[in-house]
Amino acid sequence: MGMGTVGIKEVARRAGVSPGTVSNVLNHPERVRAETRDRVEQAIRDLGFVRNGSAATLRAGQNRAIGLVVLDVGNPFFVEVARGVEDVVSDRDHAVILCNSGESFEKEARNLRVLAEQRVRGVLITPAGEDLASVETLRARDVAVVLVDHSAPGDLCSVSVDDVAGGDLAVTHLLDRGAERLAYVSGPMAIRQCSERRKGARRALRTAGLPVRALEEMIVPEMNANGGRAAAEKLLAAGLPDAIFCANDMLALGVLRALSQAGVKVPDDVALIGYDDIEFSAAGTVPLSSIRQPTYQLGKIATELLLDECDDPDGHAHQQIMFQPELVVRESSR
Amino acid sequence: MGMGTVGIKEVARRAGVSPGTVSNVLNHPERVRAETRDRVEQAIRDLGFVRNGSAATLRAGQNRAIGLVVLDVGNPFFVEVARGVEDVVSDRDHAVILCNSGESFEKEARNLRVLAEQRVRGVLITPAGEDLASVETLRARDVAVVLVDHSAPGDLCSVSVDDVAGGDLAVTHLLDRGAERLAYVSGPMAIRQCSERRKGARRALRTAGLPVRALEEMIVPEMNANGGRAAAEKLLAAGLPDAIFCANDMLALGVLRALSQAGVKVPDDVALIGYDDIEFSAAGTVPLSSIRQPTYQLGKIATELLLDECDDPDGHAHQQIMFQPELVVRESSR
DNA sequence: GGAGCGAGTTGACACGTTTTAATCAGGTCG
DNA sequence: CGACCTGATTAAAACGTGTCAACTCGCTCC
Repeated sequence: MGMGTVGIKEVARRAGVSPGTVSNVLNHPERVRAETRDRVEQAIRDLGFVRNGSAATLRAGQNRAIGLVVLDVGNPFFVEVARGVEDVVSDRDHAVILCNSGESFEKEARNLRVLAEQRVRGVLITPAGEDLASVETLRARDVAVVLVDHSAPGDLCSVSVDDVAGGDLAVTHLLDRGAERLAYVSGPMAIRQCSERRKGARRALRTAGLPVRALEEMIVPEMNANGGRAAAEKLLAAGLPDAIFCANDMLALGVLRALSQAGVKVPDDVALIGYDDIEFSAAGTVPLSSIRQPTYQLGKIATELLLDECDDPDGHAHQQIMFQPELVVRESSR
Repeated sequence: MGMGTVGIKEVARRAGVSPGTVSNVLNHPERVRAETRDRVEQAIRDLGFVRNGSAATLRAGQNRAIGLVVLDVGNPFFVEVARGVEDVVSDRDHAVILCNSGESFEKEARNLRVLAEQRVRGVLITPAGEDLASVETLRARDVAVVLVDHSAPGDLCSVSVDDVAGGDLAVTHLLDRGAERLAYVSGPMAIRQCSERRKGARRALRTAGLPVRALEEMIVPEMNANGGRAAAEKLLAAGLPDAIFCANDMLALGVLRALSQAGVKVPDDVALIGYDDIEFSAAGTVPLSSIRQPTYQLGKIATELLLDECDDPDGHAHQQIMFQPELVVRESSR
């Protein structure tokens, strides 16, 4: 079929123009006369030419793409964020490279290196922990970075949701409902979301005049349904609390499932509330109470911030945007 | 900080060697003397050098990456496939570029063009329809292609699950359970999975001696929870059947939710079965019966096939692998 | 009619890497 | 002592595109 690869210069020869003109047709169509343009476009179709993106990127010094590094692609929360990102990015004629860090520093660092090698214009990242060293490394190489769902120090853009408020909201709700012994099921405290939500939970306890130890902690390595199940089994063994607050809905769904299997009634025996309000929460065995976040907006705004910074690196003022979360009460804590 | 971008030649100067040696350190470490290697690696660290992937790709003619084009990143089925892909690919020191076609031909074509521009070594794709023209275009440019969850003609690799058998399994089960009037909630018939599963469903009817019209069809444009909800509302308006078979679990979850809200009891008033057996199915308001597929395997095997073809394009024999699905009965059809 | 102009086009170079053949040092063998 | 080999290093030539200064051509204006 196509003998070898067909490049810009073969197109040029066929259309009877110079390679420079073909390049102009691709990148600055307005600069070339309509008739010439048609001839070139015809040649492109005839030869089935596809621009070599690497060459373009090499020449330009940067890729028309941004990276998105999330903690877990299996979590609908991040899928929704990604939708927001994707929509903005494709409007602006860029591409997204989606990477999964699986909450691991090592994978995060590897992903960032790949993105740096690809010379992406910028990176959206939900860091796996508090240590932003690898992010700083990236910025030192002139890659714009916006933190997603993670607030940032002043010299960086970030878009987040007030996790302290969310934790407070959840636990206050559980306390209002009459709970006295609580449990917090969470991923590692190195993950900002986890520690912030705990902070909010503790604040709620203080406000209610309760000691911090009224909140038992159950930490699992991975914030997914398996983690939730494991936590629930430990809680079952150790004696159930009145109410359980989970650091995200995936955990909560796992907890819910394990409890159901053990014959524990939610919310009669134990009240349960999650975090993120993912689509599946409402459809659970017992519809799940949760803390809703403006997920799609998170991705959308973050991307706009990032692309603005890319387009005008100097005139750009870093901003930290913080949304407020919202309590959604359903069957699991009624 | 880093003045301009630091390239291989600045590293070379600093280490007191030639650029070629630096390249060798990166790509063929065994060719360079240990002492020299250390010096170069030190220089790399000192300068914070990151290899420019575009230049490498340009020179090599292809990217150490493969593309994965799925119908819906929001669907846990594809997320699981992606995990299988990712695991194999990273073992072989490649990268995955994940693309979402959203079941749209246009987005599919755009994604394939981007992948072609990036000069990926190969592409794994679940086509949005029967028309494989864009896939053929890609192959004409020497990009290896493996079809995922979609059986292929002989000149192409594919890894799929027997959807006819799956449809048969589901409907036979519903019939065994005593259903007489059935509905099939599905995405567009242009999507192979949808039409194949219908074929299986009809076969089951024939086997049972029932006419094809015993299976009412309800087709929605998108195979997600919203589509399911819409279908359920139409069914409610038109008069409910005894049993509903959904072309995937996302649809089934939407149907289930809409029915619950309308006060319809599952499985007492209507039996329900989905397809894919995604993780959330078991946790539904009513745990969902489903057809299980070896999802992770699908991604894993497909990737192995693809990379084998890339590594040895000539000695490669195309194969079509087909797995058998499995019936999982839960509350929704008990 | 020549200077000046603007639109359209061209040719050559640069981007950063990998590869290939050539070079070099050091050692072995005849 | 020179021919020959081995292993380590180098210089130079690609890879395919985008940019930019230079150039052409047809016009207008004085």
